[in-house]
Amino acid sequence: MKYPQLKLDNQLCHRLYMASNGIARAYRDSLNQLDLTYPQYVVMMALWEEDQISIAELLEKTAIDGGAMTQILKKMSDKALLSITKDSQDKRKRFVQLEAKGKAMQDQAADIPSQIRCRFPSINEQQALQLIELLDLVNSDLN
Amino acid sequence: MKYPQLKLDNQLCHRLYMASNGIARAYRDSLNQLDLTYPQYVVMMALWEEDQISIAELLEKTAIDGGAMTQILKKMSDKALLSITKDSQDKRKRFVQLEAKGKAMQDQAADIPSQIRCRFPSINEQQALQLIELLDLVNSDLN
DNA sequence: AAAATATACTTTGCATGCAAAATATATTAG
DNA sequence: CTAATATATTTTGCATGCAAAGTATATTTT
Repeated sequence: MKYPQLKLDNQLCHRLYMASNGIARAYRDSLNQLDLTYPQYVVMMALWEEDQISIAELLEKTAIDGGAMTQILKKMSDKALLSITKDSQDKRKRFVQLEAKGKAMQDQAADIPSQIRCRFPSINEQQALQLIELLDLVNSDLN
Repeated sequence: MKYPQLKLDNQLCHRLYMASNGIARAYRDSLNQLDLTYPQYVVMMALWEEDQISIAELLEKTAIDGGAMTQILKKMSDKALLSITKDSQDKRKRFVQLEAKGKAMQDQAADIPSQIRCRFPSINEQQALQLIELLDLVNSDLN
């Protein structure tokens, strides 16, 4: 190997890639029970925090791709989790609001975080917080 | 918000999601110049480290999905970066080897890691190493 | 040795992530 | 006020990630 900086083992990005995919995979069983994909779950969390927000705000909070968001919201709307209405002021804008089924789902989801937490026994609370801090630094440099 | 554990701001997974997507996006400009996608770059790094390995070994090293790998290798083979040969012993196995163009590309890629590094001024070396350590712990719990 | 099972991959179908183009509507410039 | 430009969202085309089914070849069981 000519260049040590090209070793896979030295790549932060590859570890992030594995961790991100792996954690999303870890959520799968729990989310299947709610008939949600991971990005759909993120949308639900955003709306449980603040309902009745514009698509632009939802994109900002979730960091989901705009093109994907259109499809995701369509599917969630088909499942009666939420609905989308046009803003009467600015006709370009659309607002997203939870429907009864979507609001009710919050109680079902409340256990998910602790279920996932159990899958990572190698990390203690302090390390989890430290990881969050460091990832916030990484994310602050993005965009 | 009924359940604080469902706040987006408390989700490690969401930060990983943003960081992983964001870093892959940060590689895009550099990789476009080599006509490589991010997973293709990962395959190249794996092969620069160890050429002439089986697809199973490549899957193990890269953590790329098997179904996706078939397509990725096909495209890379079409670009003459590598070639795939059947094992004469075990006819189920296939070996992947770099072609001249793929080997030569290593020199072009040698600068990429430092280019990317510059995009993350908020992280110092110590923090980068700490992040790697913590992600290794996360990954050790996966699968 | 034939049948059952395991391995190494490939294929298929669905759900994003992403860039770029397209739409529709607002806002600003001249 | 009309043209140019900006904003909000959707559409399109391509490249995965993933689960599940399918193939081909080996290995193990009986």
